Amino acid sequence: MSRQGEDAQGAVAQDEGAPGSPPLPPGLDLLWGRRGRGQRGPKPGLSVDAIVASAVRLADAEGLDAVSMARVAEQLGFTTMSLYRHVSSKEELLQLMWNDSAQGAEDIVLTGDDWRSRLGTWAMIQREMIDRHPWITQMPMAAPPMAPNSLTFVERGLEAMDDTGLGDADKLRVIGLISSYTLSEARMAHDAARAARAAAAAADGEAMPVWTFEALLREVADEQAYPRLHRLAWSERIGDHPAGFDEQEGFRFGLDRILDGVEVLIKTAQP
Amino acid sequence: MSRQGEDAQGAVAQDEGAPGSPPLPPGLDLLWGRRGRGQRGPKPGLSVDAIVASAVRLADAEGLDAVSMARVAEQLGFTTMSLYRHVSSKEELLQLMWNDSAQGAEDIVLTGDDWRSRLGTWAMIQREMIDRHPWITQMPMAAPPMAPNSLTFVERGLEAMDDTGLGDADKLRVIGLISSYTLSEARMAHDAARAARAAAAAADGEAMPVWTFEALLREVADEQAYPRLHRLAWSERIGDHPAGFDEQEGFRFGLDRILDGVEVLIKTAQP
DNA sequence: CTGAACCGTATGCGTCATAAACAGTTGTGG
DNA sequence: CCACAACTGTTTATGACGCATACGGTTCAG
Repeated sequence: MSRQGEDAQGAVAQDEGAPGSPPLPPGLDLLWGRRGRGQRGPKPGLSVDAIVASAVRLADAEGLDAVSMARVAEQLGFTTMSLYRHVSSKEELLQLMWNDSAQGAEDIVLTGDDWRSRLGTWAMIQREMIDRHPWITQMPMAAPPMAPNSLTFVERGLEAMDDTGLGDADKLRVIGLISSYTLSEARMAHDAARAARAAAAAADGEAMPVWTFEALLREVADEQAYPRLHRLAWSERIGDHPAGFDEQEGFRFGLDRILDGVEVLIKTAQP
Repeated sequence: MSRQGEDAQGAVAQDEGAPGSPPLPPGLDLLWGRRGRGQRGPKPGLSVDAIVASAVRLADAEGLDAVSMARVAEQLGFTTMSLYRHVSSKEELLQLMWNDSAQGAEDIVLTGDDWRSRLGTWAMIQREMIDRHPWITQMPMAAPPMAPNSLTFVERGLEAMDDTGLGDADKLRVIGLISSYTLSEARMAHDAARAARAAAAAADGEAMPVWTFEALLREVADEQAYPRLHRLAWSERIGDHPAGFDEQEGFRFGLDRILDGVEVLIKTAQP
């Protein structure tokens, strides 16, 4: 009873790149325009772009966990399985979202006379991009981002160091270092914010105090066992927090330390 | 119909800390020994320690995703719901796992005459701890780690900078910077390893090439659009990789840059 | 010795990703 | 021109997950 021209069960047209070039990982082939589109059949009422846009909207509003195939489809007025005609898996959808979030990385221009100010604003731009789409920090990053937009952004970062005399390899490592730090700081900040939001939502009526880092530390950091932390927890306040706890300032501090370190590298490399 | 002495539906005895101290976030009360245990009833055949140990074993072997209440219980020979008598939610279990993974942080001793070598080995120890339990990098970290073991480890980090003349706040920021970087690098490394393992498993028979970063870059980085990346992708090889791609070396490089930056801070602060 | 407090179990709900088979629509080759 | 292949979205089903709820058995305090 089985038909002979059975559906290609995975759906989604296969790639058709130059012979000899093996298929790219999921999502990337599409991103780099290497996936064909047939002619026959009805006009699609659904498109990859629409799906990605819908998913991003969901993630922006409710976090990455809210992005399920079911909810994305529902938001578009289609059934869950219809998405699989355009996207081969959820993983691929996530890849596409990631690339989409880096939109705008193409047109950035780094002004500034010295590499340090250029690289500094490069990092701040990266941080702002993440802050605009905090769910990025929840993404499982199988590989370094390889989407066109991301690559452009990295290229800009390398460009910022053109006049440093550093080797290519070192430049790439510096980019990696800064990105690593930026992503990590953003992740912590947004995880904390998410947790605070969740706690506030859970303790709707009343009860359940919201714990800040400092408050917890004061509660728990015994003077005997943790003398230094104890001192920190009970130190003078600057503004709202004891010194050393503010996030904004914390990020900038770390970034400046890293740039100092890069400066040392540059100076020793080229005396 | 309804009993009056209904079960406390959440199970798990409530805390009984000093009056005036509100209940700690899930998991922490248990960690800091602030949760009571009743007397009546049968001797428990199950314990929090056993549950955590089982969960950690699972995570070590198959990653954090393999840790489900069902599988943990199964491994112990109990039913899924039995776990909830000892642990209030999966989130709490994860907290307990996190603390457990930091076991051994208590006894580390940082030898070395200068702050730099001490702080360096502190960072390397942290990295090794993560490498021993790679699932740590997959954990949703609501707040900075507040478990006893983690606090001890932070205290050791602060201690390493005792003779730097830095202010307490700056010391804490340095600790944050290094931890942030270490965690992020470890995360990328293990995500990549996981992905590679998954890809290898999926492409069991044959087909499906495994893409390395460099290979992908060569495939995709056009010379016109990405001249610097193109040059990097096709640069000389050092050992297995083109320069700048090795993970081990990459981590150490970044760490050294950061320590350079800290050194600058110390020197300018105390002339 | 009785009942409250405690232990582990059984059952079920809602949600998730996705496999498989199918029905409707359209361009194209004979 | 028209049958069929290629393409569209839909239906239905599967096995996992976290956890709420209700329950029967155990043990110790009064």
